[in-house]
Amino acid sequence: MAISKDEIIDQIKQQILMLELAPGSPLDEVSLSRQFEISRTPMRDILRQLAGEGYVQLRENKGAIVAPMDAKSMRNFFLTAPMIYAAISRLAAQQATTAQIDKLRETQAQFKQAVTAQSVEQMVFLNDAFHFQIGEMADNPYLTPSLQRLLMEHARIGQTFWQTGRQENQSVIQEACDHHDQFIHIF
Amino acid sequence: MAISKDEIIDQIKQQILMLELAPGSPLDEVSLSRQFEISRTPMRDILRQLAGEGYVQLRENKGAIVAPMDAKSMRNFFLTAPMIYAAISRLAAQQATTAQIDKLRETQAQFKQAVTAQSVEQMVFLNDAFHFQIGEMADNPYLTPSLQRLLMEHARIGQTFWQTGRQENQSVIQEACDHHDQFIHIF
DNA sequence: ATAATACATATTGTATACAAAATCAATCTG
DNA sequence: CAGATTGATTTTGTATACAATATGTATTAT
Repeated sequence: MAISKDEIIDQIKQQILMLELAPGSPLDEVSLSRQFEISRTPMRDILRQLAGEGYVQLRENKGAIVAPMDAKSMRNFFLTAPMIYAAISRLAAQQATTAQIDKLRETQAQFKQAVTAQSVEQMVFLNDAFHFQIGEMADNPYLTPSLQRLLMEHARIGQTFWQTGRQENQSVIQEACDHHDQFIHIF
Repeated sequence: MAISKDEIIDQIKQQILMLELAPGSPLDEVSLSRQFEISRTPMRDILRQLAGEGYVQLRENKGAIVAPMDAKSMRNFFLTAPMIYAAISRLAAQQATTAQIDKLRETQAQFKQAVTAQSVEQMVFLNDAFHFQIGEMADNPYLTPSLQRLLMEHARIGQTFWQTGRQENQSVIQEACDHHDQFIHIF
C-alpha cells in the first residue's frame, strides 16, 4: 500500500469540500478501492468513518453517497451555525493557550492574503482552518463533532456563494474577515 | 445469524449505559464476535459505528475500549450539557408536533412512576428516553449527535449518582423531574 | 403497447485465511 | 538484581472468496 488510510480519508474529504465529489453522488466501494489501490475491507472502514463525521451517508445494502446539500440541510445550517460558533468561541476564549492564539493570528493573516488574491479555494480552505483551530481551543468532545459537520457545510456553501465577480459577495467575505478579527481582538 | 447488527449495537450500548461494561475496559473483536455469533468483519463495523457515536474509543492497532469516564470528561459534561440541552429544547419547542408532545407526556408519566418505585435503572432509562424524544423534535443533524453523546454520559453518571438511599439524591431527582414538567408546560 | 415477472448483472454484506503489529515472558547482559 | 533483547503468543489489519441483496433488462402475457 503506497498511501495511508488517513491520507485517503483526507483526500476524499477535500474532494467533497471542493465539490469535486458532488453532493448526492454515489461512492462505489470497488471503484474507490481500485482507485486508491487498497482492498475493499479498509475502504469500507473509511466510508464508515466518513459517515460518522457526516461527509457521506450509508444506505443499507445500497452503498454510500456524498452527503446531500438540499434545502432542509441548508436551513438547518443557517439555523444552527450561529449557536454552535458562539458556544465554541466562548469555550475557546476561556481555554486558549498563547501558542494557539499565535497560530490563529497566522491563519487569519493568510486568509486576508487569500481575500486580496481573490482565491476562493484558498479562502474556503483558510476559513475552515480558522474555525477548526477555534474548535481545537475549545477542546470539547461534545461540540467538536458538531463543529466539524458545520465546517463541512460551510466550506461547500462557500464554494458556491463566495465566487468572486459579484458585488454582494465582497461584503459577505468582508463580514467573515471582520468576525475573525473581532474574535482575535478578545485577547 | 440469529440476531441483527442493529440489535447487537443496541445491546452493547445498553451494557455501556448500565455500566455492565466498565468505562475504559477493552473490547476484544474475537470475543465479541464469538459472543454474538457473527464473524469479525461485521463486528468491526459495529465497533466503528459505536466509536462514531462516542460509546467506544478506537486505538490504532490496539483495539477498542469503552469510552472512559475520567475527571476531564465529567468536567466537559457539566460545562456543555446546559448549553446543548437549552439549544435543543428551544429548537424542539419551535418545531414539535402534537403527536410528539403527547409521546413526551407519556414518557414523563412513566418517569414519575419510576421515581415513585425508586427504580434507578428505570429512571435512567426514561430520563434518557425523555431527552431523546426532545432531540427528535429538534430534528437537527448538527446538534443531535452531540445530544446523543451527552445522553450517554448522563445515563452513566445517573447510574452512579442517582442511587437511592441518600437524602441529597432525592432533590437531584426531583430537580430533573421539575425540569421535564417545565418543558412540557410550554405547550 | 404496457405491465409484470423472471433472469442476468452488479454491488454490498459476510466469512475466513493470511500479514503485520503489539503484548508478554523468558533469557541474557551489565 | 535491574534492564534490555529476543522470541512466542495474542490481537488487530488486510486481502479475497463467497453469499445475499438490489438493479437493470428482456421476455411474455394481457
